[in-house]
Amino acid sequence: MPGKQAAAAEETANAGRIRRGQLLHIVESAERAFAEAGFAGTTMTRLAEAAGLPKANLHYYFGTKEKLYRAVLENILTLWLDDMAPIVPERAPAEALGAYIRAKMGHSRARPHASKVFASEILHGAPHLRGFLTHELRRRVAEKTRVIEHWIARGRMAKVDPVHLFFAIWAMTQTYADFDVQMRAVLGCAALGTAEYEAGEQTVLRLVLHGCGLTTEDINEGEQGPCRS
Amino acid sequence: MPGKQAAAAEETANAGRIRRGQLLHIVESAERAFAEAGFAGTTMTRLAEAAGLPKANLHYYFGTKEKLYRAVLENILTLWLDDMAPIVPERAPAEALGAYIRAKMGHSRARPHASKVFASEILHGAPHLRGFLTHELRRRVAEKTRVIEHWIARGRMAKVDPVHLFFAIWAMTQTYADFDVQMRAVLGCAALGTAEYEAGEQTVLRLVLHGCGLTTEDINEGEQGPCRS
DNA sequence: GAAGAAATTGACTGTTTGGTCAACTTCTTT
DNA sequence: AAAGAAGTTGACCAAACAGTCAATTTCTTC
Repeated sequence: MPGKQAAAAEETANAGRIRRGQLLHIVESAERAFAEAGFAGTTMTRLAEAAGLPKANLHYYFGTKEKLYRAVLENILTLWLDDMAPIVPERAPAEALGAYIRAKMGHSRARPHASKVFASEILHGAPHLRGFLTHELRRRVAEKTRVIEHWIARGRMAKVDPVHLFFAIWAMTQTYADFDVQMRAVLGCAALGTAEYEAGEQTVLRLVLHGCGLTTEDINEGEQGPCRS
Repeated sequence: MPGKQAAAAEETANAGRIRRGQLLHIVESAERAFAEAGFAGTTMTRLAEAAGLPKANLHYYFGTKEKLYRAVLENILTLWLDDMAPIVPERAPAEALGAYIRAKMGHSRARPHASKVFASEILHGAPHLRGFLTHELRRRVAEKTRVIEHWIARGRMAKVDPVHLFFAIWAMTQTYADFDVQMRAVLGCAALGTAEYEAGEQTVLRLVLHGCGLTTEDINEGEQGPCRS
């Protein structure tokens, strides 16, 4: 039975329960809608339909279409940076880069809409993400660049431009979410399944690891020098 | 002095001169405008401003915004397929793939707007490009896939999934046009210059060639087997 | 240089857009 | 169970939108 404290805790937990639920629901359905048509191509009416709510209700929670869009974007950004966590100097390069690629490919498959919203935003000049790109992302890339330079200095991987290596990994992994329509058309399949994602992951791993003078076998072996420059 | 034939030739060459000039001018300025904001985000008023012409003039030539957009897209598509020309069985894999990558990187630099319009279209479901993707592009990829499988069968390069190899090359090269804002933010430079494009090209070449069991030196050597599986 | 074809353009229109608001219902608190 | 807070919603609005059109100018052809 709930005593005074439990009741108070229940009340505070309960207060804003509807609000939190609706905010999450609207942001999630909006992510899907924005992914399909971009910011300009998505109408408030369409967003309301996607959420199964009247248009005025969305305005009650978010005020404007732009504020709702920003909420969707912010919900996505944390994902991006967190994927880089495996890249630390203590780990073997092949293992760390392999884990990063797997995480990125996993997100492309699990959250394709998030990737598309992000891609559309960057593609059209990133008017809502300037700060994120020039501060958070830039700092994080600089940090991880030092890890890769450390590996190169120790002769643990070939000399590859770390920043352009990141550009290449981002491009190859995110393309499985962003350009899925093109892939489905070329492969002639209705949807990208496990087989396609595994073949893609193998190809990306191969290109990155061999490009860094490592092999796919290195992933599960701790310490190993590069096979060639 | 122009004789009867020369005059006739001049007349037919002259007829529709203005039309041809305006069509080209409008399509070119529209490519830039659509690249900045996508189809839905670009208004006819904005397209008119970009062309330096009244809105009604654009409608005189293209009828609707959608027809103008299709004209822009069609103007871009030929570029895509033509880049694949170097990939023929007679050439050495490193040389052919190297030439292809250089061509794609060159286009990303020379025609970034074209790349962005194409990317935006694919990203949002390719409603205007279904036919191109499932027919022209698919056929071309199938054709070039056979060339790569031929190289693999002859032991001239490592066993890599040819289709996913193309996905990787497209992603890595086009990202230099599509995601330039992100790159500029991370690199902290106002514009991507020759230095950045060369570093990018080197990285892409390295990843692809080493991933295919070839080396960057192979590019200029005709015949050579793979360095490892 | 006259006559017709092609090109240009300001003014206009019906529709769609993001956003507002006041009336109303449902929840929470005491 | 009363009262206020939080949430819901249909009807509405001004602005922006793609597209039209008739009047006018500029080109081409003979």
